[in-house]
Amino acid sequence: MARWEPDARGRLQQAAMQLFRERGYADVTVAEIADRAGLTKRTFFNHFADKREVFFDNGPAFGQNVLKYLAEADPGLGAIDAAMLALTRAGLDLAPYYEFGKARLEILAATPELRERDLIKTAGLATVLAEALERREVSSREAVFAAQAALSVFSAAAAEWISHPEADFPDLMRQTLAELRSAVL
Amino acid sequence: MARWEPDARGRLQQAAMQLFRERGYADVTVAEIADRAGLTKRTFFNHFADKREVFFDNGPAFGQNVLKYLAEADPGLGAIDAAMLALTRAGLDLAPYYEFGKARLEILAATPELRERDLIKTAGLATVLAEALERREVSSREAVFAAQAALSVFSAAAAEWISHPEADFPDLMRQTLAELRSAVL
DNA sequence: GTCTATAGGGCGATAGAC
DNA sequence: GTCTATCGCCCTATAGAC
Repeated sequence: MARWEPDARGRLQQAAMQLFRERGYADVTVAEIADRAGLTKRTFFNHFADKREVFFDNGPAFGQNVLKYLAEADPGLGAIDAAMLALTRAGLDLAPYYEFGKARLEILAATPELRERDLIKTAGLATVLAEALERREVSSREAVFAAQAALSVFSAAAAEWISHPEADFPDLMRQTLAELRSAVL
Repeated sequence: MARWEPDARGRLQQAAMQLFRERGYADVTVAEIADRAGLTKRTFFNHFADKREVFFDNGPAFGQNVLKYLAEADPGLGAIDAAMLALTRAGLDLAPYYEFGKARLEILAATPELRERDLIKTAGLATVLAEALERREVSSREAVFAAQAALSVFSAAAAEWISHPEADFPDLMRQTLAELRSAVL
């Protein structure tokens, strides 16, 4: 290398997403990703703990945004309402990345290996969300259930939003929460 | 004397659980598991698609039982009540395996790799449970939410039961559902 | 049952940034 | 000079192909 190109991490992420879309996750090797980014396999593993991580570490920091919006939410709001508010706002921030998000979901749906990783990332988000909710007046148990329920609602509403991009996302979130409530009563 | 000992699969499972308890999942190789079972690495992969599967394929068939009990449940019951009933009965069936279940949970908690696989197994159970609930009068959305909520309740109640084995599990399930309801209202 | 590709990582050398 | 990112070499284990 004559000179270091900047943003090795970003280049690896871009190369990886390109290749995954071209040939699917399983048929792409780490060496190929590194090659396309003008780097080596060894450097890839300096940036990402394993091959799956490169798929998740890009895009906007959804989890950060959720926590930020939650901290801003009216302290008088109950746990479920605060969680819904934070997830709704964080979801709206994703609108500019519609195409990217759709491609991401397609790869995810086709790759059990990545679905596993996605589930544990979501579970991690549920945990930190619950911990943040606990700093309100609620019990640990209530915080966990509120966080899980709100994330279930978000997941369903986001899927709906992707197939109906013209819909109002906050409306979808409200309607979906109503459906969850009626399902558990 | 038979040319090979019977129940190769069971021996592999037992050997694996022993080794995982002794040294942790990550430090155990497939070759070691096969060795202890008196078999070869090749035979291991003949029985299990990957190293993680040997951890999940043993013990009682919880998912089968859930579906069986659901099929037996009064058709007049709502989705959430039917799911709760089925999970409660399937949970009671686990009582004889208390020690085994506790050891399993300890390994699970210590091994992210296995937690990932556990999450996708649970998600799969949520899906088939929802499909079964749909055969009642409910919408697809309601079936999914009822299945997820019931599994959340089960997970919390089962954890409670493990730390208080003298408690009445059906009671724990009822109380925990009440907590979930109050958390989402 | 053997043979091979790939994931993942330890270690040390080196090249560039400061 | 120091500090850090990249790289080259080599190894093990998983997993699948032949």
